[in-house]
Amino acid sequence: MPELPEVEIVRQGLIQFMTGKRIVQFEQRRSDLRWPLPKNMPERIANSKVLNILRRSKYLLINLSSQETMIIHLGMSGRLLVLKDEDETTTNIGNFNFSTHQYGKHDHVIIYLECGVRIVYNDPRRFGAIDLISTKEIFNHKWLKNLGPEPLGNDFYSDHFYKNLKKRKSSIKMAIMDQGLIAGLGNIYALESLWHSRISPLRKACDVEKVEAETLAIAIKNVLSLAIEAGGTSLQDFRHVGGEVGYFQQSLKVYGCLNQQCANSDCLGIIQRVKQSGRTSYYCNNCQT
DNA sequence: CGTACGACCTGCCCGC
DNA sequence: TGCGGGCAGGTCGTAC
Repeated sequence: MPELPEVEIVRQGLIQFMTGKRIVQFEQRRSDLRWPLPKNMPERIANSKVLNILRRSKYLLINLSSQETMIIHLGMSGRLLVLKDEDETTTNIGNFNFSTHQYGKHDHVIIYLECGVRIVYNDPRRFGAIDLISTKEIFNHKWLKNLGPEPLGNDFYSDHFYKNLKKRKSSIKMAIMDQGLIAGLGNIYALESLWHSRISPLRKACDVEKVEAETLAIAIKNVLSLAIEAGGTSLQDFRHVGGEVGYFQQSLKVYGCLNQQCANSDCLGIIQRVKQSGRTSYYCNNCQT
């Protein structure tokens, strides 16, 4: 579910509740998500303070005063929700009071912070993952070390992007969803970026011209930036940490728009749907070539 | 090494 | 109403 913009929205939401706060307890309501949770996770992070929260691609990086970093990936259906305790009934955890709360069966991990705030990790499909690693080793972590440049960062250059596309025999759509080539795009934003660039997702990556690669690089930055400004895309599962939806689905031009007229005002095309490597693609077969 | 595909999981929606 | 099939924002391991 969550692509770069949604993870960024979650990060911005978590910052205000977690930064500078002490973790009083880490509760595992099951011992595995996609993989087993790290050994001794509760003991290793208990009593540490949250220094800051960063994002790399679709991963959240929570830096702790214990000199370790918690890495969280939301998979397809993961959510992080903030629970604030303003109820009457409370239970003591250490020196802190938390109201009693009915957890759902997909509430897998609860992070208890001082001041009665809890962060709930909910993930029906359990494709998400959590790990803990020494902060100074963070970018050697196997999940992070092979990621390509951040499209909104300073080291995403369109000439390098173009040269990498030239090496690929796969479709342009599969190429830009390859996290090693460029980090953070998923199915929705890959297709939206291609629509704005008027490039067909079916085109071979190596056939994309230099000027088109430049257009695509700009479109990717614009689409991601606008999606973040709109609070992300909430098709089904995605929510902000306070439960709010994002509004970028109103700005989607092709994703999910099967049989609709192309949103380009000078185009009379109809949006098509096709499978590419098992994933659904949408595109206009008139203006996207 | 690049590429393609199945696997991992649950819930929901559709058609019969 | 119930059941089976297909679908969903992602990533990894394996086989060519």
